Amino acid sequence: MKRSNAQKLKDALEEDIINGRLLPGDKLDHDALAEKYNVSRTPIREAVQQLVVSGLVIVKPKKGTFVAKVGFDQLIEMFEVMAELEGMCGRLAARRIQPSELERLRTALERCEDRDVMSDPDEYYYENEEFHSCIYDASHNGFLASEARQLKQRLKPYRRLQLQARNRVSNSAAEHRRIYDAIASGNELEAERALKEHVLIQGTRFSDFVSQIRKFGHATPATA
Amino acid sequence: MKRSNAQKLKDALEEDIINGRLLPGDKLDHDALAEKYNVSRTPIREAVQQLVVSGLVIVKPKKGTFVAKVGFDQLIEMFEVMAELEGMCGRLAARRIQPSELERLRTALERCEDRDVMSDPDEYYYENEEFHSCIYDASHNGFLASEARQLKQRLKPYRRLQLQARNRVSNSAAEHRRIYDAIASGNELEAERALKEHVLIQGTRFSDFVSQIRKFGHATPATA
DNA sequence: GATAAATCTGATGTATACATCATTAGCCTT
DNA sequence: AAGGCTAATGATGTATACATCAGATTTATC
Repeated sequence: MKRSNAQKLKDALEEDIINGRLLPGDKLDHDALAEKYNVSRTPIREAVQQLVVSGLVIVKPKKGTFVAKVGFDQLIEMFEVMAELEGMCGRLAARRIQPSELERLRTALERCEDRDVMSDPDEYYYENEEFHSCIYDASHNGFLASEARQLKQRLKPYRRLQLQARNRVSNSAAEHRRIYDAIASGNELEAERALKEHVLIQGTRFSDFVSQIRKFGHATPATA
Repeated sequence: MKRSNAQKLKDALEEDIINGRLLPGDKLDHDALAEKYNVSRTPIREAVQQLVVSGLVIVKPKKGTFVAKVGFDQLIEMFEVMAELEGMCGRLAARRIQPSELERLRTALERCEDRDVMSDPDEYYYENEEFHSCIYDASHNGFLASEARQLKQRLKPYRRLQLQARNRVSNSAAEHRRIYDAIASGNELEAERALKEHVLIQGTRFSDFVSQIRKFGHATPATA
């Protein structure tokens, strides 16, 4: 299919933000972008507006548009909601998952537990996504899945930097195992609880991380 | 503050959709709107794009843009998520509500139970909103509150038509009482449960209603 | 009468020019 | 030097013209 410049632009900027090439607080100058991508302000404008809606950028009227710098408190709030959505996915998945889906989930689980994968944060990050994505789909609530993915997207710029916490990967993998068992055995409440906690721990880790930064004052966010 | 035409347009269209002046499936012709509101296609375009993101309208490429006709299944999915979000608000509210907020909630509750209010669906609809809005705020999670409001907005075109179900108003008011008691007494789980159910019942009523329509084939949706 | 090519039309995306408004920077007055 | 007025700048919103593309329609041909 044919994608407009505005769409490509939006994706490109989104990528840049998520991958840390654009940092929270950075300015998005329309004219500069127009020149960089050789397009007029129109598609830039549209792309930016979409990003505003998605929450990744904000505009300060008459000041310019900037990569959203989500406040610490709001970040916690967002993790709280993310945990609830993931928990819900888990609960529904435990009830509704199909054999083929369970198979896919098990594969994802095993990849997460692979020694080679666990030793490479980027690799693990990817397999982790797959694991959670399986659960979204297995909830058999497409709307929920899309909301969860959207919120996760919005949190990405902040999540990447806490996978490096000490032991986080091996703990995460262990939690996956418990989540898988609960879903496989149809234990709705346990699946919900385990997933909720799994996400909330991320939030906690994250807030630890932020405290560290504030205390020692370096380690630019989102810089791998 | 100064609002752009595009913003006003967006609000106007949103209103029209929510209040049933524009029905699901109706076409939004850019040129027609441009003429009607005496603006160029540019602000129309922007307004429409925002509505697309919010899910109220969809564009069929090269066919035109239309008021979203949410499928029955997706509607159920949306109610499921709405119930979860409301339940979460209730749970958090039961834990975090402040005296002044509880006061406001009690006032809202009493309004909902007022005989005059209960006899007027529009009136009740309004007070019902206030009641739920109190709970959103009392969750002390601004992000959650805004997500809940947004989803509620998206469901509005479909909710209004099920308040007319037999006894729905008095049942709803009774449920409010139980919700209030749970929150007031700090019973998190009961608050969550009661609110979830309260919303899910709406979904059920709604699906009953749709079945009716399908069987007897009239009663245009969103026609008060 | 059916099918395929040509054309028409409407929808969409983009460029560009312009208008407006707020903030900033600079200048003037006191 | 402080206050405040004014011009300059930059951000934003809008109008308009144009380009393109896909679906719909017509026409031509068999």
